Amino acid sequence: MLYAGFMSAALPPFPKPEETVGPPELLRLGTGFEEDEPCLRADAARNRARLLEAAARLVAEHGAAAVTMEAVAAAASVGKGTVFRRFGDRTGLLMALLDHSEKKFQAALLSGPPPLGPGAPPVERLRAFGCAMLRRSVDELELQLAAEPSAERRYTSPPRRFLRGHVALLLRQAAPDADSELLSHTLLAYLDAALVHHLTAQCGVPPERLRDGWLDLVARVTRTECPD
Amino acid sequence: MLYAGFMSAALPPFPKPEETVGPPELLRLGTGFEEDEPCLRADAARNRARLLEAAARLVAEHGAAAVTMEAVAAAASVGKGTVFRRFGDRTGLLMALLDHSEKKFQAALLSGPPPLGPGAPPVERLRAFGCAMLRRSVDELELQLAAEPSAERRYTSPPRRFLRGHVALLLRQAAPDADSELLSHTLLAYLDAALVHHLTAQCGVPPERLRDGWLDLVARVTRTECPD
DNA sequence: AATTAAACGGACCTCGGTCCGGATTCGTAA
DNA sequence: TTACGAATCCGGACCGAGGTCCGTTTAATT
Repeated sequence: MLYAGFMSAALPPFPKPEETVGPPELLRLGTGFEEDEPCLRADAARNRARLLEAAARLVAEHGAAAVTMEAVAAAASVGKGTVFRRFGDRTGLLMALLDHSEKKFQAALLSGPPPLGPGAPPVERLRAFGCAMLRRSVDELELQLAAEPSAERRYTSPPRRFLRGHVALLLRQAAPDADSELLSHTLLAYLDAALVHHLTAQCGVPPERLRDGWLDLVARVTRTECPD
Repeated sequence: MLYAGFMSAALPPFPKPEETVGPPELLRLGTGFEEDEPCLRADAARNRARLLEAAARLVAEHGAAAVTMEAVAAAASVGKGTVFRRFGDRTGLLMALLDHSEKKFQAALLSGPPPLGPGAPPVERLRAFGCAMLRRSVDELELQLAAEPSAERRYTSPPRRFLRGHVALLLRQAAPDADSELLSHTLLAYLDAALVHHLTAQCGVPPERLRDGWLDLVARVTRTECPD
């Protein structure tokens, strides 16, 4: 899974949890998933699979809160240290559980059918992007919340960087005179899992209102009309 | 400090850390600081002061990361349980450290001189609000980051609710046709301490650019012109 | 002085995260 | 094919910090 850099602060424990070693590639705007399992040793790969399976089972049966590092290790018949070596920390494990859907989503953005994928006008793609994100948030809310990194790393996790880059790209076309970097952060914040959870679960805001809010936000930010 | 409800999930440990008992007041849009120390017993009040002083000293001397509950308790010559009874949890303690500046800021919004306080047109107040928040973030960045609540409570902490209410109020005037509730979340997200830290410290974005970004965001959201 | 509600304190628990001695795997060469 | 050495991985003991519990102490009240 690699997630190059997002857990780089945890150097001491182990050499490093699955690192990308490739060329600089500073501009390659990767998906955050390049070279996922570089070349794991047989037992390591086996244990990795076991751990993911065990973690997924725990989530399904007892909720994300039950995903304790020790519990996962035990359920996978593996030592606790192995879990940390493989995934770095709890957040890393949880994010690994989201990798599959993440990859699919990224693929849909990069090469899927319009309006989510390329081919539609930028503003339309932005609208579709937000709606898709909101749908995703509703589905995987629990995991997304549990997998949220600490404040320092929140904005540096590869998946997030990718999404931000995507939004910034669309924004550059849809609102050329804006600071698309900063504005992309703002737009993404509207789709934040924690916020969506707060609004829907705690405030009783219906999903349609959230969707309308997104469409209106996009319209205002791009200074276009809201198709309603 | 009361923070009614934001640490209500921690019921079992102690009766409750300083709760607000007053009337419903659902609509009173409080500042989040009503009735701060209801009527603490003498020893309790003394220990509370000691603890805050000790915590502040630790922050000043060794940074927010050194503010361990045990360390604070020891530095204040108090039992560990006392810290938790008084402040609920670590976040509560850290937020209490920010109370002073928080109150001052709220007062400035409610009754200070324009354009921050009442008297200026809403859009202008919004602009001033963002700039003030950004300044605040730069000053108290470390504490603000450390005091950030977990994802579930992030949007329910009284200070946050107040700020959101304030922005929503201004927004209702400046952009009457928008969903000011949702939009206020978006605007506030731009000023989030973690984001500001990421952009300035990790991305090297200069403060002026952040400020310009805010002014532009306000202009777009309210569909006005950017005064630049 | 007696009573009672509140506060105290520190032992205790859980869980994330670390460390390191020992076991496995894999490439290499006889 | 087997032997062997090095790199990698394993596992669970260990640590620190947040959070809890409950028997004891102390401040307010009458």
